[in-house]
Amino acid sequence: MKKKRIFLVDDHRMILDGLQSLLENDDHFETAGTYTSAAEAIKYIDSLKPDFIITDISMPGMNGIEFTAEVKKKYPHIKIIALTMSGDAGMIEEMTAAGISGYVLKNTGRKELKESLEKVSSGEMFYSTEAAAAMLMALRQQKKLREEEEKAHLTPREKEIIKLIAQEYSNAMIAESLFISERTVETHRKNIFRKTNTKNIVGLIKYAMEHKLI
Amino acid sequence: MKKKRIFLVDDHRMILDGLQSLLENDDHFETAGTYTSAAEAIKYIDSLKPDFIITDISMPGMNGIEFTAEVKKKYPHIKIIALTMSGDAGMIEEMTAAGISGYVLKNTGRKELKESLEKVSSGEMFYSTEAAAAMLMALRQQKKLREEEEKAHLTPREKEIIKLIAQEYSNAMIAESLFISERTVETHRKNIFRKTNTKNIVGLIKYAMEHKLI
DNA sequence: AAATCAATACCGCTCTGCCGGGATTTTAAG
DNA sequence: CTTAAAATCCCGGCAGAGCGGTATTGATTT
Repeated sequence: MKKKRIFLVDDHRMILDGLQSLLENDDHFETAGTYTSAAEAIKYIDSLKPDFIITDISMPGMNGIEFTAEVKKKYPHIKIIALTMSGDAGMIEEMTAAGISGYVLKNTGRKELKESLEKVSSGEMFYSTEAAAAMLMALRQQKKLREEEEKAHLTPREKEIIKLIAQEYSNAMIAESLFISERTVETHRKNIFRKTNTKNIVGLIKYAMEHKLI
Repeated sequence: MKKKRIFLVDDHRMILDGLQSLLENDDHFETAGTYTSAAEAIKYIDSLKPDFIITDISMPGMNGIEFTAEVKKKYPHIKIIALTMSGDAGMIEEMTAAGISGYVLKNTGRKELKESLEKVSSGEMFYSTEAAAAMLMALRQQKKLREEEEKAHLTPREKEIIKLIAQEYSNAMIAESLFISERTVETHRKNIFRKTNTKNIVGLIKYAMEHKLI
């Protein structure tokens, strides 16, 4: 029976070697290539014809999400499994949207790796228990922040004011730099505090950092 | 000629497998054990008698620095090489103080790994080029921050005030929670601003975050 | 055309924080 | 015991920020 061919992609060579050793002497799967960059992996798809790709997400140059989108565009039949650390979970939406079929952690063992390949083979999504839990948590947090921000509905000008506040500008300095009245700055600040449910500068700075406004 | 024995320690199994595969079929070095925790590795030192340990630094439970200090205490002859990502470079002083003899990045190849083992064998320190550069930069930054903080010389009470400021307490609230006068809080704040060379709350919050006071 | 939104500006006032000084008491170090 | 440092507290004054409101104008949407 012909073994399914797998590409392994990760910027850390040791991860590649570790993955490769997990797949050694397997009856159903074999490593068709190992690459330390997504761009390099793409070059060999036509000639080596992998059925699966197991890829890191955070990589220099083309990251795992861009890579997945690129691969799925030309080779929609190739199944892609994301190799994640719990910290990557924040990108779950982007990964799923890009077309990834499974998520395993870098700590995964041979058994779970095989299980992920088999499930993905038959068209199912696969999440390792830990990966799923971490991702769900990150997803909730991200959604909450976005809801808060939409609810706040800060206008472009208000966001600009926040940036200048974060750069330690006083009201007078903000007014001068934006060519508006200090009274206008006061009103903007008032509205900003109300919309963000903060009551002082410390709270606002925290809000802005959480919502990546600065 | 008897091969030098090496312990490999990293919380990611794939890194361990990758390292192991780099050392396979080597004439001078062999893997004596692979462990996903420092505590586990320590258990087998007496029985398996490694000459070297290659260890990650950021690990759950006992980290690489504590591990190194612990090992060096009982087995000062064992040479220890730190396996780092560039992000770990901030701990270089602690690592060196603990007794680590070499630093390689997780991207290192067989050739450089062997070179590090050989150099460390003969009593020299080893730094991979990238590891050295990253560490130097981190060291400089860390030193700068520490100088700033020593120069500032914030007293314990002042640091406490800063924490409460960061938690959005007003002067009155700080006074109430610390059972001191509001005027006292004002004086503390005045001194804090002067010592940290900041002039407003935003600047102070930034300073405090940089110096990990909050 | 009307309604809505964003941006602008203002009012009179209060509150908070800051400033530049001074002082005493308690604790820790020499 | 002496000295130094830390912590505490106060003064009078001032500047900046905030508060709760109102209003106008231009652009956009319905």
